[in-house]
Amino acid sequence: MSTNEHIITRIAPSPTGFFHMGTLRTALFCYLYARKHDGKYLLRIEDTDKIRSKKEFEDDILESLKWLGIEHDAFFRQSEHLSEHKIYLQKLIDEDKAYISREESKENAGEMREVIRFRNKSETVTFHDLILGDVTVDTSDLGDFVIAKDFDTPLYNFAVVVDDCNANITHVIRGQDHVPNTPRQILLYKALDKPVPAFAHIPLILAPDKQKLSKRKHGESVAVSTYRKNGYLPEALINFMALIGWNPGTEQEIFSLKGLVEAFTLERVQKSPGVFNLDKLNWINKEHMKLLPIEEQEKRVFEFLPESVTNLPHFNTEKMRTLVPNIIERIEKFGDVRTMGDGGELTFFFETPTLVRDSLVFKGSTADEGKTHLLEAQAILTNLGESDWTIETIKSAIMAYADTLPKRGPALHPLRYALSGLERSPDPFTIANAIGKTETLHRIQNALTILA
RNA sequence: GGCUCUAUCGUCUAACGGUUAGGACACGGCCUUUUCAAGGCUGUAAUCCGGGUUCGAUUCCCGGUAGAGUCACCA
Repeated sequence: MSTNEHIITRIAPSPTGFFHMGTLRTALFCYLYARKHDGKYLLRIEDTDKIRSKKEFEDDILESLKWLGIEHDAFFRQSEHLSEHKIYLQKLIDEDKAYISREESKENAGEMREVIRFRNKSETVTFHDLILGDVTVDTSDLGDFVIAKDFDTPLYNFAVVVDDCNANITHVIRGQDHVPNTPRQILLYKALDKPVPAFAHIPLILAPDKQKLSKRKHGESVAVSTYRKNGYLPEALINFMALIGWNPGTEQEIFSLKGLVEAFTLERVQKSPGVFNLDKLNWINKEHMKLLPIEEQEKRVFEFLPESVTNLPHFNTEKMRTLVPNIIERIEKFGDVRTMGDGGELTFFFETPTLVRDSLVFKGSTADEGKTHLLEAQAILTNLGESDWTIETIKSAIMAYADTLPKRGPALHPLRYALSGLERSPDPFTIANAIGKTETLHRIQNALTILA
């Protein structure tokens, strides 16, 4: 069926820090392009920097990718290829394309050491980037760049080229911050007598300050784990990141990973960098939350439910479950439910609220009026049978009364406040239904006592 | 500073020479069974500047300007 089975892409993160949003974006684009063309997508951990590479960071990369659902077809560690690097290093030296240079160490001033430098013939390199078009660079100012500290310690530009050759990578898709590395690498491909892969440098994602996303300047907000902890959906994060620097050419904005694979083309990738916009991410996340089956919504809400809610006197799992659709409407990410205890939007469902007299009285109305309406509500609800205790019946019974009034507010506000104890809350019918008949009447009685 | 790249509403973007410059987020207004949320409708808001090319430029070319990336014995 496919004519592009030869396509192989890779993501090559280094385990020297937590999994970065930029890495997520690059991984995503590599994955989308490979899947779209029935090719392969590889994961290679770039751990040649023995000192800075840490196992915990590698674990974070693996876990994050798994959480996101970006699955690779093969996995390598660059350190596993050291013998290959050594062979090619020797080959280059044998052919006089590289040489051992004895010079003062840059790491430890004063110390003399040997490094391996590439013999740069200072030619002009032009490559056709699938996104940027033709890029021409004069490599003379690169000089004889260092490709290895010694035979056992190849440096990035060299190791990447050897590994990409060995893995038969056909398309190098990476961030535009790698554009300056490309001429260097092309020189190495040629020196090694290997085919040069296609390059596609995707636009960078900038922080709201329009600077490249960096841990130092932007802190936790660049770590994928932060979004996971805060209850964002992986599919939402992916959807959002795909839409920075790429568009489907239609007005569709909400995509599943599968949908992105179908819609993705490198032709519609932007050349210019895009700013990370949290508002938009929140909106996309909400759209994905609404798409989730109810059981999934429940599962996630419970996952983030704080003890300040579960420890409440009348807390009960079944009741909580019925509240989920309501909660989904009121949050933009699941982590938001963590702040719904402690007098927040969830507390009054499981605890009789403390009422303040002034708040009970509707503005423009009087205490006596409020009392009259509450008495009426009390009578109406008392007459409602337990089996009739649904949002719909409660609502129609109360509204039938409220509609006989010139304005509904004076009747509805005291009732809502009596039940919630909050200036802002869901409607009284939803609350009454959730807390049950007995508790509803109890709270109305509390309000009447205060007004007496 | 050198090199490379980029330039449409505040932000993400559509337009591949001819549009009242479209959509989304955010913001404002209105509506909807009190408030909040959700939902519906609606409004404000953009082609960086200057030259060309062309009957006609957001679109093509050149020059400015601005922004970004990068300049390791890190990746």
